[in-house]
Amino acid sequence: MRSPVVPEAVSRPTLEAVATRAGVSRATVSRVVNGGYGVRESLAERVRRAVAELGYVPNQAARSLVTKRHDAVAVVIAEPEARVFTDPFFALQLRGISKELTAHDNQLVLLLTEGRDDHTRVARYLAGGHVDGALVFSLHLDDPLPGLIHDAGVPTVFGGRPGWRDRTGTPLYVDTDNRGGARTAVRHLAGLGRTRIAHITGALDQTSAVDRLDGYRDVMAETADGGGDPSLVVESDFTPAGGERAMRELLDRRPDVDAVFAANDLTALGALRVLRERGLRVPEDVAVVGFDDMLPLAEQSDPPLTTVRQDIEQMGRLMARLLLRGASALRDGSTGSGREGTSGPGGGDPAARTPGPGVILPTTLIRRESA
Amino acid sequence: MRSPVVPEAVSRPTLEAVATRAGVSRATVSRVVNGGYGVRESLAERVRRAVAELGYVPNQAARSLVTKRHDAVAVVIAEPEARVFTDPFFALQLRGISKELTAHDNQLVLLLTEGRDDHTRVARYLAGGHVDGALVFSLHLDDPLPGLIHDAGVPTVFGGRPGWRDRTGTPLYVDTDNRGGARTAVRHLAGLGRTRIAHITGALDQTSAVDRLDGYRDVMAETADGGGDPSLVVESDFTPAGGERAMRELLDRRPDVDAVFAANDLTALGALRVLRERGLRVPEDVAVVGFDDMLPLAEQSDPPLTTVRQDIEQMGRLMARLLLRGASALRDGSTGSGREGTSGPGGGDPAARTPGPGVILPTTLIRRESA
DNA sequence: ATGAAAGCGCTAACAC
DNA sequence: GTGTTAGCGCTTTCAT
Repeated sequence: MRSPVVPEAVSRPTLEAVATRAGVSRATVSRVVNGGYGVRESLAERVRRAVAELGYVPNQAARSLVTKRHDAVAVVIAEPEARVFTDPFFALQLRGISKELTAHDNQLVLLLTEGRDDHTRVARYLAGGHVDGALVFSLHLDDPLPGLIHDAGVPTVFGGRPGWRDRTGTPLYVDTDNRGGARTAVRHLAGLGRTRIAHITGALDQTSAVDRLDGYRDVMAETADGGGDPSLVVESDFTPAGGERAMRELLDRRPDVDAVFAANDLTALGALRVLRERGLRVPEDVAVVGFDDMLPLAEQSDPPLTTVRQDIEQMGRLMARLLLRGASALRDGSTGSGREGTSGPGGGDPAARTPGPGVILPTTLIRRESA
Repeated sequence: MRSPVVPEAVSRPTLEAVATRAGVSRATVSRVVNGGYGVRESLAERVRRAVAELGYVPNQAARSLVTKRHDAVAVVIAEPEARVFTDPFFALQLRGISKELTAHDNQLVLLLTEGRDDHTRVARYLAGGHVDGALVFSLHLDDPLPGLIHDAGVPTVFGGRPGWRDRTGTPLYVDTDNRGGARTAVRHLAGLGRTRIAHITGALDQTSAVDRLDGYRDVMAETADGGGDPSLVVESDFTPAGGERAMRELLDRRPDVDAVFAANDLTALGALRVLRERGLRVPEDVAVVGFDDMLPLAEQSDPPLTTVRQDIEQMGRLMARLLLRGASALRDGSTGSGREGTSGPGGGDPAARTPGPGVILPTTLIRRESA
């Protein structure tokens, strides 16, 4: 049986061919193709027609060879666990990144890693100068990859606040306002008159989980109660099963709990299930708030989940924007603009805060029926 | 618009530099770097040391310029709807693809599209010869993109059976045995003694939904009943909400239904919810079978879902393998090996069937409690 | 405003 | 075996 894909090594037209056809030099064609400044309009028009007729597309390899640019960005997702693939988080970020890169004519090179071997592979690839920059998701505090990449000298923006301590120079990153969002959630619960508000944490080797826990503590500390009762905090791992386990433990330990702030929606779902199973009503007996606003799950849970929404796609967009922007800033010779720290780099996102090298996106409380 | 680009990294060492350092010619270094055949071992060793000392990494652009190869594959995901981002389907495929490509030292260029503009963009990119091949997911029958890509003359493998009719030459593709899986599901239900087995379809503009419906009909036709009662088939769309709607309609129309084969797990979940709401017991009153084995959802539904498992990651792997295989066959100048049609292209997947240009992966029925 | 010419870093003939 | 050399297709001074 013949191979269904026909090779057709049709040699594609070159600049030279276009030049000949238009009766000009290669240099002129090149100018037109790259913006066309400084070329008489009549000529430019001739060239454009030749390009169209020949179906000319620039050879990116040849171009890169001389410009040392690639118009390509690597997206590195380091996640040994399969969690990445279990929630739409990562897909939404990719979507945002993709849109932004596309808008700037950049390609997205996806690097998925799991395990040590991949680390060196990725580090080498990035150090190899095949892309103009990297967007890196560092999910775990102990992951060595982000550090390796940072050291590789490639312009990089991180997704989520990286958790290093011992390194000099915090890298650029974009993150959700996890701490602020957590505060909002807990304040909402307090505003409902709840006094024994528990927290089921996420995996504490991730900054997002730590930050949400901190936000919870912030509010509990303010509380009249004198807050921060450790028996109200149960460590978990962002999964539904973990949420169930934690909720059971919590109920056993503190049967008087009247509200739960879960580190994410998946966890909240697990908690909801246990609450129902124990015959407790939500929100009457126990109010529940999640985090993420993961659709359609959050909407269709029973009862529909009150939760803290984060705009994940926007996070991706901003990461890409920041990388592209930073790159040009560097090229302009600026030593690191003083403006970047004060105005949002989004250029259209007044709501985003930028403390130091990080861009923090705001959250919104979505009220449904669970609290 | 070109992005305002990147800083010049420290100029990295070239072949020339390595050659000088090792006291040999560029050609020799090139030979060593590309496998080292036909080079005296003592020399090769000198070269390797020089490479290591200088931290030399080949310039891919320069290499591509002459070899016309890129060691890169595009993955095109065309999905106007957000469904892609709501289930882990794509993430898993990507994982499989990524693993396979990595094993063959290929890069993954991700092309996400939504809408017309992106079509031309993607088609141009692929036609531009920037990658060695493309892996394309064509979800909807009426999507023009797969056709455009097919016409672009780039070696391509499709994910899921493409639904074209009017074109000559079916393209290579990898798919799950949707029809066979559906038959298994329905036979299982029949084996349970159910006689009024309904089917909630997926979005019928996707081949997977059509194939599952066909599988359902296959079995119903065999059935003593004289099967194929149209009132037992409700059209839906693969979503939980759609599943709810369909289940309500079904119950209204056929209160006597005693089993449901849902086109996927999400749909089954919606159906389960309605069944519970109407006070019907699962599986006692109505047995339910899903499709996908989407974890952890399928495991943690109430009751845990009996479903048809498909190995999505493996699908991705095979797509990549098939493409790379074809690509190397092309490079080898072979006119297309006669073996490809009869032995699985997986080279290690005896279970995969290959009818014509398609590779069909087997499914497994996972028995839990809903049927 | 336009063209001529010099490479970018690499591979692949071809010569030795 | 190893070196020499001629480009791959493009951008970019530098003349004109």
